[in-house]
Amino acid sequence: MSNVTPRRGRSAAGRAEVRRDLVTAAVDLFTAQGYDETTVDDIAAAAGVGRRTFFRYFKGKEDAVSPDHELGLARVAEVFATAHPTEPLLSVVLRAGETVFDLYLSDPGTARKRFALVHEVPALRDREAAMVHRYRRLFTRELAARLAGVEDGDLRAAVTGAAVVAAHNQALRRWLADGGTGEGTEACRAHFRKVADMLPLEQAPDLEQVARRLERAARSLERRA
Amino acid sequence: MSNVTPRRGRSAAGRAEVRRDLVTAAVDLFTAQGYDETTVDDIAAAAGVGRRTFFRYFKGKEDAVSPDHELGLARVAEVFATAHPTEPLLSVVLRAGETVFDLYLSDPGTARKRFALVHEVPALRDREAAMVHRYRRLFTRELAARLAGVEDGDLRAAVTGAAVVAAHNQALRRWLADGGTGEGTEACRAHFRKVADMLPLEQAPDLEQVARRLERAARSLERRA
DNA sequence: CACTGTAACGGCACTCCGTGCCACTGGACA
DNA sequence: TGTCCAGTGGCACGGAGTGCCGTTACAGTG
Repeated sequence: MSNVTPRRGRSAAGRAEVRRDLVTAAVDLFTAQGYDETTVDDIAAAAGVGRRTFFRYFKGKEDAVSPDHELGLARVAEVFATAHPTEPLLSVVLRAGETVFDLYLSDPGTARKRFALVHEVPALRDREAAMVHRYRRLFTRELAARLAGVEDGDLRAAVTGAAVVAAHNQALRRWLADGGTGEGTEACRAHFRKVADMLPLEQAPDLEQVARRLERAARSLERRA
Repeated sequence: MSNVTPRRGRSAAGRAEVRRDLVTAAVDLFTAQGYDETTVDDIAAAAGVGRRTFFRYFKGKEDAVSPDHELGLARVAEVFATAHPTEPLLSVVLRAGETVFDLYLSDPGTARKRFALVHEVPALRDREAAMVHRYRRLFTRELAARLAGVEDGDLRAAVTGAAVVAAHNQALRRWLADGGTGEGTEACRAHFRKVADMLPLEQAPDLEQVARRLERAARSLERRA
């Protein structure tokens, strides 16, 4: 007695397609008629799926705009996890930041739309702040694990993590304000190097403590996954 | 035909009393039976008011836990607005941070309860992140206005603002983890001074640009109020 | 090709949040 | 005493998010 129209989404490729359609529909509708004026029914209908299906793809209405943050967090964690032990800490941090930047740069068009939306809609702004918070926590935790034994290591980790995330956001905003074209990666790298000059990370950590804290951090990450 | 029982809240003192009762009820109920398991009806009933009245005191369910952030933001803005022009910038920033710290310290007991709640409940954690974001934006904006003409002033403002807020949070967490008693203010000050040593703010700004940007920042703040 | 298991889908019903509306009430003030 | 009026609370409504369940497409097996 249920719907008989052909439906996508039964295969992995189909699911990815439905997901894309939902994101596009959400961004377009939010932009065209406003966030509060758009219901989840509208988005689902525009993507050709049922309202219930929308909530199988996203945790909530807000998630449909920027669904790639989990991926960004995973990439950052991967950079830290796979970094060579002898690579300078600041280099690892900057590489992790550039990884996130590249994620935004991969699709400048929708990045602009999302930026405008997140800038204007309070609910989306708050959600973005929560995501930034998670990035900052991740950076800080990884840094703290690697600064064990350094004087005021935790404080340096907190300051450095917050600074890197703030610099990343500022680079992103400037890149988008300047048109969001071309050499964003280079501008971002230059930006980050300036931040590096401002930060105090030169002291050598205590390697035994680093090993212990990295283990703890790994366990903590596993517990959350 | 409406309720005939005596009601508070008709005078300013009465309103403050109702507000306190709602906060206490919310914190206690959230702690006792969980955030999701507590409805706004429960909170309102526990405080002896109607559900509709709850939403006249708070924007939403999340606001009942930490209703003092607007006050904190206002105090920070006030510190910046009333600071003597010759006071070193870093000193102003640290005083602003300590002002917020004092706000938490004024009631250590509920600060502990709130901390535990915010730590565990995702919705409250996200809301806290959004508030931290607003603090960071305020610090960054005020710093940027006062760093006009300095090389990479905006970047320094973003880094310094983020660092100060991060250091503040870390000091707060440590203070609460250590029992949340006694000389929190002193520990916080020492903490902040260490951060000061890590940050680059020694260059002299261009005073004309500073004046222009302070005016702009003031207009921006007025527009939001 | 027929059969079966499984995973995704869509509809339905439900709870709760947040809001507009409105009748009521207690206090202030002329 | 009569008149405002700010605060109150009930009511109803729309929308978010969730549990449940019957249905459907597809994969795998014989």
